[in-house]
Amino acid sequence: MTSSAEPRTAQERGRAELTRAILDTSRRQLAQVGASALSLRSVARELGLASSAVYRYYPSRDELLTVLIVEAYDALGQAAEAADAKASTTGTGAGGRWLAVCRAVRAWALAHPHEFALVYGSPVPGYAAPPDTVAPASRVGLLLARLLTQAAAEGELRPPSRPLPRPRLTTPDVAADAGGPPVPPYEDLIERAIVVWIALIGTLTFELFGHLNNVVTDYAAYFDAAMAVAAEGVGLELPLSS
Amino acid sequence: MTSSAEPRTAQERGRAELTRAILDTSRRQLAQVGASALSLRSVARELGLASSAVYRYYPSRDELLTVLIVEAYDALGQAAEAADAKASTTGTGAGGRWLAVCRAVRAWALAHPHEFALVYGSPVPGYAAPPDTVAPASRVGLLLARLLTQAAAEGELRPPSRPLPRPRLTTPDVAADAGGPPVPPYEDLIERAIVVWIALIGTLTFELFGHLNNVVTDYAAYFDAAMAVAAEGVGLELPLSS
DNA sequence: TGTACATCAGTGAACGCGCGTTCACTGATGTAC
DNA sequence: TGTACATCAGTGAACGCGCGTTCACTGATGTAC
Repeated sequence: MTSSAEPRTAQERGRAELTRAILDTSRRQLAQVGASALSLRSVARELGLASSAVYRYYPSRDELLTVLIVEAYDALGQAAEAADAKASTTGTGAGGRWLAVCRAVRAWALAHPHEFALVYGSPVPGYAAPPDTVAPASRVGLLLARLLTQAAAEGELRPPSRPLPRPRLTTPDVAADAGGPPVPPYEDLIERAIVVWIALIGTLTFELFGHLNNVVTDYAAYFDAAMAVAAEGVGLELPLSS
Repeated sequence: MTSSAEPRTAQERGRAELTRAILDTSRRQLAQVGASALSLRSVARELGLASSAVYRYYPSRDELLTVLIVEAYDALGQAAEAADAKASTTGTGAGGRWLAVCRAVRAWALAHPHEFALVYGSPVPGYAAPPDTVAPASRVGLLLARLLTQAAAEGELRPPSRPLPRPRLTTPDVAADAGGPPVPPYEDLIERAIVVWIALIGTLTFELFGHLNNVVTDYAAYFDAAMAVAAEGVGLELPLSS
């Protein structure tokens, strides 16, 4: 009997429904006021419940936040994976898939700025991320890493002109999840992949948090350019129209 | 009579002192609890004042936050500029200066994580950054940009192998502040400089906010490596010991 | 140098608000015989 | 199929807390003559 079993009784069906409704309302409020202003009471209010009723479904505000974080990571990961799958079928090379993934991540971030901030912004004060969030958090990063190791294996990457001084700065887990340790001349591929991953998230953070105000004129075009520059670091050429 | 004039009376001296004391206490509390949990009342409490007394010095919590933000940007900028000045005297090239600046920014960020989060993390809910914060905010970025245009002029940069498809994605102000529009073959230098700037701040954001947990083993070494990879994008080689 | 007045710093009480969480409770729903 | 009991959902009041901001007030400090 897992929790994903079909609900048998009316009570169980009602419980499943309200569990979701609370989460949906929370997400909607999160999108409006941000994580630190999200309150159980106002969620309950919107649902016409007594505030204490929410505790039948989530044992605390932090647990609710955790579920929201996990779902945000998963939604973002799914958007990225869907874009990759679609790009794969159109026969673009690794560069095309890469660009498609980056753009999908950007689209999701622009559509869900507060959820993006929830996972990639400042940690919520007093909240400690539990282990459940680790796996969903690495979904996008791993997609990028797998894409790269695969591209390396198929000869789609230009080898780096100068290897990094000290490779193997990553944990064994990461290399394993990315598809095994990289082979020469790409020993430092994972380290470089992380730089590109940071460039992707960092560029969106800057855009969303306003650090590019009065700096960049065309956000979408700049994003593509930034991804192209970052991709050079892993020997990948993006198919940008010039 | 500007506000920076020497205080003439005992009252004026006391006012100047308490104005600073409130700010210092606020910064200390910020370092402990983070921006969104910073409260006027607890600052007043720590200083032994009635909470209403603070309003003689700062008209609202938001004004206090603004001053903290400006001071954080300035402290970070000053740390970066000092590191650059010191590196300049030791006769290192542009690569050495660059690395010194990046490391200084990291050191400051690690020493002041909450202040770093205040300026580069999620926007504080309900707070809108006033124009006063714009100039201090660009201090580090401009330092990097100036360093690069200068290096380009002195032939210390390897020209990019492939120019960006659409240069001039930045506002005229930025190019001007960076030392004039860049000359061939570095037309896209400013765009590339911003990517490196984002890589710098983004890498620190990832480290501070825990996104490199279970990913990277040696943060300091990884930081250097990441900066080296990013610097490749602007044709700059960092003097890393291998 | 001394006095009368204006300015200022700081107080303490109050307003009005919202929050997370607990607890004893009531009806309704489900289960075992 | 019917009854007795256990489980569950949801209520409403309460606890205890903290917050930003306002306001009338008191003494002390500074200023003009």
